[in-house]
Amino acid sequence: MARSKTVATSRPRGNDAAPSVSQKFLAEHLGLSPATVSLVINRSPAAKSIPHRTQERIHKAARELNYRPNFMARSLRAQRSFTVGVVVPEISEGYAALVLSGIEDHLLEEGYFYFVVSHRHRPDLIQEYPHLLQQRAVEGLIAVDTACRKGVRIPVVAVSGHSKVEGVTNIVLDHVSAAKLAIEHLAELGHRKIAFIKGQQFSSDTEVRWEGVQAVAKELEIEINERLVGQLEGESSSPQLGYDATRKLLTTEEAFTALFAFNDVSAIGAIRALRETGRRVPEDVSVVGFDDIQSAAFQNPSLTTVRQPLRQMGVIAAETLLTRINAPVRARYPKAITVNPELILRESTARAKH
Amino acid sequence: MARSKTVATSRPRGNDAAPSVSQKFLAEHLGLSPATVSLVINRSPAAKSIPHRTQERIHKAARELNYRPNFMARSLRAQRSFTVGVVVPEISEGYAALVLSGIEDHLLEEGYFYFVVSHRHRPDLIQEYPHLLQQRAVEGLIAVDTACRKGVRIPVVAVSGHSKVEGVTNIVLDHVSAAKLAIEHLAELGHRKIAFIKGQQFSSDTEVRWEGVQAVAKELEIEINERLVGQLEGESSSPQLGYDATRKLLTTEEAFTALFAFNDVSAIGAIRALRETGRRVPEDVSVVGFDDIQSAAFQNPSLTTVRQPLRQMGVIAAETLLTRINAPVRARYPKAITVNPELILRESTARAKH
DNA sequence: CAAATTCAGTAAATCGATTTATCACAGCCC
DNA sequence: GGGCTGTGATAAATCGATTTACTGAATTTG
Repeated sequence: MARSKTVATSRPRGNDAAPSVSQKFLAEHLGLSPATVSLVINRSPAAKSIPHRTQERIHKAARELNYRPNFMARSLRAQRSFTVGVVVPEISEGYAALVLSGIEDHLLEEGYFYFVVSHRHRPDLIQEYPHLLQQRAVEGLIAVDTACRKGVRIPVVAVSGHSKVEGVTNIVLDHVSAAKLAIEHLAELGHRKIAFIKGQQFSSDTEVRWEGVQAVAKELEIEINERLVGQLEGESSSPQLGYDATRKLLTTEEAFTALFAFNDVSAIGAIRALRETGRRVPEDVSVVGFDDIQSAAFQNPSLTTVRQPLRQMGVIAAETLLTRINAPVRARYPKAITVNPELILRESTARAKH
Repeated sequence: MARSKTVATSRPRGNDAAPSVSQKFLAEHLGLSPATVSLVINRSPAAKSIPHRTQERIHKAARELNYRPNFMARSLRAQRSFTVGVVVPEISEGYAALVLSGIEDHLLEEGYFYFVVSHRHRPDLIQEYPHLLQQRAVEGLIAVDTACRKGVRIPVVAVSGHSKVEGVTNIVLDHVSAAKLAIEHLAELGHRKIAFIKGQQFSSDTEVRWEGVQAVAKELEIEINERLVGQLEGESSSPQLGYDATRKLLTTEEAFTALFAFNDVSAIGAIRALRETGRRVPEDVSVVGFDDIQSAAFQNPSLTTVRQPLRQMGVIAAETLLTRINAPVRARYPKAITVNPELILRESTARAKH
């Protein structure tokens, strides 16, 4: 991709290197000591002996000189950074973006900022980033769909985390309910031969979700045919993976009338593979996705899917993390918080042909 | 937005088990002064007078005691935060997610971290966030699809920014080329009656892109019928907006055989609206999108679209910003950097029926 | 042998804010 | 006049690292 630079006509930032006012400068300007200024600015209880007149004077000057406390200095002294780290596999369109937006909402409201890092499933980065973040003095960590090693000394909340590690709170979906919603729906439509696409090995939900599916299938007396079970392979989050997995399923020539995909993104790829091989969705094959990402409603056909409350999971993760950060030293904390799925009925499922 | 709680003086810090080793502690442990330790750890040239044996000793102890320099202290002293701020409209969007991932790639490689904030088009937040970020000591700002007010004292790079503000480098697509790619393609397929959907007022690309369309239409002698020009309305980034805009276009009863949407997300909504009203895509109406987000290739029909190199724009933005941050204060800097679009042919366009 | 140089480090100031302990002074009481 | 109280502050230590100017001893040089 070519890129051209238009001529740099401009002079440097015309702004005089505005030496930002420090507390000391402000104090001198007022003929007071930094201590007094600090006490007043921070509305410290110790400032009760400072008369109202002086306090006003200080606030006025602070406003006029546009005094902004130096964040580093304050943090250094207080040993607080008001910053957390968020570890995601990648900043993709679907899953992570929604969770992030929930996280952001709550954190910013509470005056926290956050660093995002994406490891793209590279084990070295998964290992390294938590340490880098701790060096950056984050007060807590949110791991999204990422199995964190132990040995982190700060509070950790894992969204869709399942490993029971000391110090980690897991935010998890009720995967048995989820499987039940999807499979009961398909069963009610008369489907018996159901194909499944499992998630990638590294995805932290893969195993639990699959166990849910197995349990529910047994309960509903639906046979799981090994030859109708595919798996996503590869590290991207493109629909291509679902496409590939479905093409592979189709080579077995084993018939099926419904497909339960690991997520919406792979369901989208699956639908394309089905159509390319002459199968209509939902007339010939019903497809159920998972997550309910934004574009699920606008696929053609629109996607029937199990909604995870991703945004809400982000909010809960942020809330939980901040609570833990601000809790007393050895306070108890929840090991896991469960949220519930919801079945969203759209066009990609229909009654089974017999 | 709630501001942070004016420096909580008491600090809870959930987990105090490991008192991290400071440089001073390390120095005492070694029977040396902090100065020596600092010089050696930082491989300062001034450490050349320290014999190799001692240097080894220091490094060994640092490793064994797991010494991690305190980031705040170091930043305070050096007046460097190695942090930049990224302002986006929202995270849960194809566009921003791709740009972000490019930004991240480059920044982390260079040892920088970044804060993300999303303003969701709220004017107060657009105004406030740059200041909050500056208080957090970020060394530069990247504004994605966001018009930044002036008065920022640090380097700013705007992705898809068009306002010429002192201190801002704009990363822009060549919108005339983009319009040409799309419209020439449609013209070659025999389309004369083309409908357009413009972006929202607040989107910084809307105006420039529309000017490109007008220029190219004139050049190719294609008439732009006012009644066939729609506009996205609303602040979300859901396909719903494109759906609504298209339904509105269809009420005019003015015939058209092709539609050029403002972006892929709205094109997806548009296709649904067209299909719901009995028009087949691409047989009856060809649709061209813009951006080439990940799911564009997996729509049904897959989307012909003008690709913006979004990821690359993110990388360029990060590169440019870091160059500017590390340049001498009054150095020149580019006012604009242009990148080129590419037409991606897929299934949503076809020869016009006559 | 005195002066200069090298060696091996160190003391102390600094970055900017926070916080505890302290202080000077005025007025009041006995 | 001494003691006490209250007012209105402030000095100084601290957070943890960086950096400049310096020092005492050993060694080399003139």
